[in-house]
Amino acid sequence: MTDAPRLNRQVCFALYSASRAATAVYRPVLEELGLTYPQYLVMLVLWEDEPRGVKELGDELGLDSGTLSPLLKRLESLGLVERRRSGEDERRVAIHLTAAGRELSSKAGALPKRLAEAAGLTADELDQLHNTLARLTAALHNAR
Amino acid sequence: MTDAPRLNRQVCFALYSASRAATAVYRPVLEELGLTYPQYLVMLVLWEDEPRGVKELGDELGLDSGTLSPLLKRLESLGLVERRRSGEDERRVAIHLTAAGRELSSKAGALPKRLAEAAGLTADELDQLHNTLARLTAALHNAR
DNA sequence: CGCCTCTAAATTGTGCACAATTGAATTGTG
DNA sequence: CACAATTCAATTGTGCACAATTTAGAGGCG
Repeated sequence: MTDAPRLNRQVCFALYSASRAATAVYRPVLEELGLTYPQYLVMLVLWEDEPRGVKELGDELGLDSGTLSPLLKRLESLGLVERRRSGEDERRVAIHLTAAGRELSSKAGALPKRLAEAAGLTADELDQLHNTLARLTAALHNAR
Repeated sequence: MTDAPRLNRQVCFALYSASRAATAVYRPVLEELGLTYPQYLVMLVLWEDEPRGVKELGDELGLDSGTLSPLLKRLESLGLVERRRSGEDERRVAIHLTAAGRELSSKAGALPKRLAEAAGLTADELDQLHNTLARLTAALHNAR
């Protein structure tokens, strides 16, 4: 097969596999909360600070309105957020947490610990991995 | 927000972001070949050895028939593979490369190099990242 | 003011991921 | 051999990603 690139050498595939494996570990726990992983990410951002506009959320997560608009409607129909048209700027839609949305944060606290346990890596290794991934992501974004 | 988990601490989010950033670097190059990233992965497996059953492909990539069946039909309609019902076992569908599918491998050779350049990491760091990710993925699969 | 440009969010359309189910072929077991 | 259990692939349905377009509002400028 001459010099065809090999699957098991590709860092890109390693990232793709690891990412899916990690969200698969989260999935059953998130299912109890009634959330998908991307919905959980949006809630994480809102738990840090709210209200936020759709664009702000998109900047934090690297997602666009094509992904977020329907996702936010689902969160709203779950009763976790409210979407309010901004008074000052009628283009903006501010995403507010409801009481239920705020409460969910305590139930979600156990998640990162869960992943760390399943990861089979030392705390140092996890830290280094996180650091490398952050640098990698930044470099890849610059390279576009 | 008390002790709510913070987005920028989460290894899972770092994996999710890095994975999307990496496939985004591949995307414009793959577009020239007429492939999506998952389609490229399937071709990588077939370039190593063919024909392969749907289940074999799924084992290599961690995907099920719900993802692969329609994907393989698209590859077939692109003229890159052929799906043939196996004679010995009528349940199996063997995926064969066409001449065009085999030829595409040479055009795809530049891809991994492209990512390595965009990554902004040393060869050592890339190697270590790959190693860590492989161990992580394996551990996460065992933890399920 | 009128017009142009820019921006925010939503919509449309394609293609994964993944759970759950279905249908057909094969295998194991009594 | 009969038949239950298993296996393989396809299908159905939901929910992301992401490109491209649309709609509406804000802001700048002559």
